[in-house]
Amino acid sequence: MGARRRAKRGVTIVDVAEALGVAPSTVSNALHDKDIVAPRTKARIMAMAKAMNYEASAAARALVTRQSSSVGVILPDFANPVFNEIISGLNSILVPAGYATLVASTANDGRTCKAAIHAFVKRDVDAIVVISQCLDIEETAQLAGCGLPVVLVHRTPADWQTTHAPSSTFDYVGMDNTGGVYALVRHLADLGHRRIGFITGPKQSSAACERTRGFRDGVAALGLDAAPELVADGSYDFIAGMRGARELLSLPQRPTAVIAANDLMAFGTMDVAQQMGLSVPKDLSIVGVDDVFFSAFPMISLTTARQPATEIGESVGERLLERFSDEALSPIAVTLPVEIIVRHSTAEAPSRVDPGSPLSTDNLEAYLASRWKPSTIIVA
Amino acid sequence: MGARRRAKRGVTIVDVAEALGVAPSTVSNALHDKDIVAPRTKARIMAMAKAMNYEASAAARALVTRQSSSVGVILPDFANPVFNEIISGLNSILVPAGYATLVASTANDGRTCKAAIHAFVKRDVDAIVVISQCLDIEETAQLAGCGLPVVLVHRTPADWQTTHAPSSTFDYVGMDNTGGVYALVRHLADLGHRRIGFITGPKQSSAACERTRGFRDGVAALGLDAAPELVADGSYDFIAGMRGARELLSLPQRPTAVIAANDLMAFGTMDVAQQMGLSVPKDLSIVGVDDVFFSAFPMISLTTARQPATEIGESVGERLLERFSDEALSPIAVTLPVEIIVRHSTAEAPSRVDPGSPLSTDNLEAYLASRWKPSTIIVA
DNA sequence: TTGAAAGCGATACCAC
DNA sequence: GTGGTATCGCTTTCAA
Repeated sequence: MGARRRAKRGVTIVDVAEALGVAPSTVSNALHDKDIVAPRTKARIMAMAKAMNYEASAAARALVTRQSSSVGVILPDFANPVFNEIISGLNSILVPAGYATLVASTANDGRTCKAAIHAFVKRDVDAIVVISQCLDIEETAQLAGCGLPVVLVHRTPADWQTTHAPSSTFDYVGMDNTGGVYALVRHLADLGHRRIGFITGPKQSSAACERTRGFRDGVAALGLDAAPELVADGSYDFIAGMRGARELLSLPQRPTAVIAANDLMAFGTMDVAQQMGLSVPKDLSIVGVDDVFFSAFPMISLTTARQPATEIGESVGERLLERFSDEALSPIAVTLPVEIIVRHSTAEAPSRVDPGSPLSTDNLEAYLASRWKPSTIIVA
Repeated sequence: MGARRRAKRGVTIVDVAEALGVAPSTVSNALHDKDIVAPRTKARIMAMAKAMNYEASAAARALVTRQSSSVGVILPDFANPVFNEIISGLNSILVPAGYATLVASTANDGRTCKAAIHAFVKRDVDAIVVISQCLDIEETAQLAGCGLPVVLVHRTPADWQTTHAPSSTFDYVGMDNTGGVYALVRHLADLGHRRIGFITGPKQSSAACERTRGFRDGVAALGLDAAPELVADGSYDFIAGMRGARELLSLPQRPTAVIAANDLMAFGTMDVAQQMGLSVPKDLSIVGVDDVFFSAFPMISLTTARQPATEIGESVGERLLERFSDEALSPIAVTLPVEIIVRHSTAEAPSRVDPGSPLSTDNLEAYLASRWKPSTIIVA
């Protein structure tokens, strides 16, 4: 039935103390390098501890200090590689400092998310990092109520605050979405594009809104065509990109460039362009935001604004370390700069705008879905 | 300096006991649903615990039971999305059972890997899952020495054993690499291909060797062209795919189909084919193994043998749960079946074999590297 | 069936 | 500086 008792027994602090004829408390102090211990004693203890291969028990320490030296990370889903990069950056800071990372996915579901927070709190994590679009009032309250340091990634506390909590002491780490897209607009304007389309991310995401704002700001500042039909609603996935692209490219006077709020939608746009017989970048320039792994592929070679994912993770890690050593810190917001990576999906605006061949399919949704389906699955 | 003491104080088991006027041990027993407790008492305790919002302290429990209800996962790197899928599957089993997952990356480095194992053991993880190509003798010994259940993913214990450890009690979970590639060969043979090229994975990986064997077995069994020059050495990355493809497609009599040992190399092959003016799948069929996210993209639409990553994770989780309830279990090896996903990168063999235009570049390496480089990086 | 008490291993406080 | 010892919250004998 129940799990068998583990036989393993390690060397305890008492063992070390007895071996040396000193008190456990002295050993503890020495191991923590407290100045109160005499240098000679400290040296003896250190040596003996090493010789006996002493390892402090994380559980015992956690019980008394109420700190587990671990932080919980909540992701919306495991599928998006960009979260890995963030965790990688986070770990690069936290692991050397003796912390471990617990990960959980919300699967974009409130209940799962709440359960994850719950599980983390129960395990006495020292902090919670949230990279999730789907926290609601309840989860926010739960998070605020547990009294732990919380860092929000890609979601501004302001957004959070106005949407949900009356006041929040959460830290924020994100990227310069507005500036990134603005720079993208300028890049295209420099290439002579005057009529640029934009496919937005989901409206509930503050980061997506910032990207849209960067577009509008750029268009206004550079005096480009600001026709409202040049902004299409999207939602960060490939299909949304296809849908948005189809809308924009079917316009009576189609844009000569399209900015998608993320790379995935830019890929969708590429696909539609190709189907309409538009060659990229000769007939149409396409750019995205994020710089996912595949954007660098020669066959894709997408111009994009790079999300500094690793740096975001590192920044979160550093901030956490700060908070651990000084709990009184007031919340901060870190906005990391982005780089524009110019590849081969952008070029000078065409002198003559070829409308392209209209998409033949009537039932777009079914058509889009069918483009994903393999024709056969053979069970080997 | 040091971390401030956390003020938080939760409801303890003693609190619940006092509120009811019973003994802590009875509460403990009731909460564990032990039959020894009278049904009425049990009900009262359960109710009160819920009412008081009681949460067991993981640390206290871990201290006495020597089990932390957590498992450590070691990945080679955080970049590969397939590992996420595995973790996702693992969590879907482990989290409902009350376990948490700790992740660490070896960054393909022995020292980091050792440190990760060490950190896990110190934290009393109940098991370690290793998804890593880079464990060496030392790490293996370390792993075997800590007396914890260990599950190897994508690396057979046999391989492990002959290469490193004299004996191993590790479980293994992987996929049917041989059968998958065999099925791929048959699929191509059914389409009329007789001369098929293969780009291998890294030779030190047992999984890669199995894939190569699947190819050779298929070619032999189906009586296809078994010329040795049809097998090119690769290493699982895009550049290796390009290199291998260039080698195979420059053959005096080029193959009409190429199987790459993974999808990334298949993408590299697509890229080279395109540059040589070969149209896929009309002139050349291309297949991979893994079915990464991008393989499903309409613009790629790669025929491939799907790696059952989620299922692998689930299988690992289930196995772990089994071992937790019965430590005496002898090690097992689970090989999960693969599916062949037929998309649009494969078609009937061409009746006439167009050699394609030879790649113009002399210095292939420099050329390959340059294909990746963005022309400009603009710091916004 | 329930209760009392002894740890688990480390920390922290207070004497000495 | 160092040594005793209570304590963290839970599980687990062993008695009643």
